[in-house]
Amino acid sequence: MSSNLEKESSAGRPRSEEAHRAILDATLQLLAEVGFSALTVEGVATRAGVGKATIYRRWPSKLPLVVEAFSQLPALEESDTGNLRDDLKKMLRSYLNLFNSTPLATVLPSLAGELAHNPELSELLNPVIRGRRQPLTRALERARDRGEIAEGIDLDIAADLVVGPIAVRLFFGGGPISPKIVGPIVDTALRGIQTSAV
Amino acid sequence: MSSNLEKESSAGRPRSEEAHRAILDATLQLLAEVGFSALTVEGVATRAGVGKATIYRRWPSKLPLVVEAFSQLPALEESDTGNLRDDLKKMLRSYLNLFNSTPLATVLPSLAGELAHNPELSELLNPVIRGRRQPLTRALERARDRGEIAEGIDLDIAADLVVGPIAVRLFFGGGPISPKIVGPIVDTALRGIQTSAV
DNA sequence: ATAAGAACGAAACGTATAGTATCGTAATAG
DNA sequence: CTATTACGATACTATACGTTTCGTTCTTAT
Repeated sequence: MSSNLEKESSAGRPRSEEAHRAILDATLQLLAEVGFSALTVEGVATRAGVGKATIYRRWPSKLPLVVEAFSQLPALEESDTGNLRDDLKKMLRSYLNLFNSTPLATVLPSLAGELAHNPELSELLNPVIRGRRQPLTRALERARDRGEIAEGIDLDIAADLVVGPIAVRLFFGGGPISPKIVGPIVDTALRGIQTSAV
Repeated sequence: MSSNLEKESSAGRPRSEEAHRAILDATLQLLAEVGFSALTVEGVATRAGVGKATIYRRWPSKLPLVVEAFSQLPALEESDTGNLRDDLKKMLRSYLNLFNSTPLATVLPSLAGELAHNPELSELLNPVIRGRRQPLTRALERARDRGEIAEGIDLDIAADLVVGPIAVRLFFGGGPISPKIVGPIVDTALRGIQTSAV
């Protein structure tokens, strides 16, 4: 039971690593192009240049396939400069850059829209999504320990305040998101909207 | 050409207002239950208790049907108390209440997820969505004119800062959103996260 | 060498469901 | 009362999904 999970049979053709990667890549591409509902195993097979049986041999359905493909996308990159403002800007900027180099920007809304109707996907994907925010949470906790956070601030709300504007633009903005907005967003979130005189 | 668009034929059975409403209601229900992609005209017809032809007689495809159904959902309710903090809390609280009394909470993520892949829907729906935020924009503009907004604050970012946390919870939170979080969100956004000493 | 075993890509199969067209019936205007 | 239009129901046709089957290719062990 505790032996190697990968190699169990002594003979026969081994599974192709190349096909594995091609399948996951094709899944991400199609997820970005057509969304979760319109994604079909047949489409993935064609795009990846493999037979459908090759996919069903590894994943029982498109659901775990999508979850594994999404899990391979890069997450927030940790930053610990000793200063909250710099940490936030650094993390958000590098994350926004991923929107250009990966299908993240289209995959995220697509999956989010599906979560509401698909409890099974929700159950599999929510832990993954939650884990990806940890670098942000940790940066805020470090700032709190350094005394950088004002009294009575809920860290969850603080995190949502920083991420929220980007999420709104991602979901409803339509166009690409410039990394230039990170500065104003973080500055505004840290300082507040109101005049200090109020 | 410039005559009445509604009544053009002098004889024959008039279109049923009841069927019209039933179709739009069924569309919203199904949109919330199964999402945009899985929504079918056939399903809407069954749920509404009408024939498919009755739907196709009025809308050429499910796309404009969905747009019209969504447009009927209530928008942000204007508030002008003379104080930004009160306006924001009032508007957001009443909007969150709509999440319980309408399918808004599930329809919004569902449509947002589709916008990324469906340019046609995007074109039809984005103006509608933008229009729904106007009460928020106007409240911020009034506050700016009263001098309540700090120097150098971008009003778009300010708006996103207030709406963002709710959007994040709506899309990724899973569960229901308590109106109790409106207070902390607005207070944090107005005052800022950081200690004033920094 | 060679036989056995497993995975490979391609393609055939059966099913489900979409959108369209057609039916007899019901409701309104002249 | 007759003409006209909308109504709900249903039959039709085509597409395309997930599943399974097929001959072939690759790897290991004898």
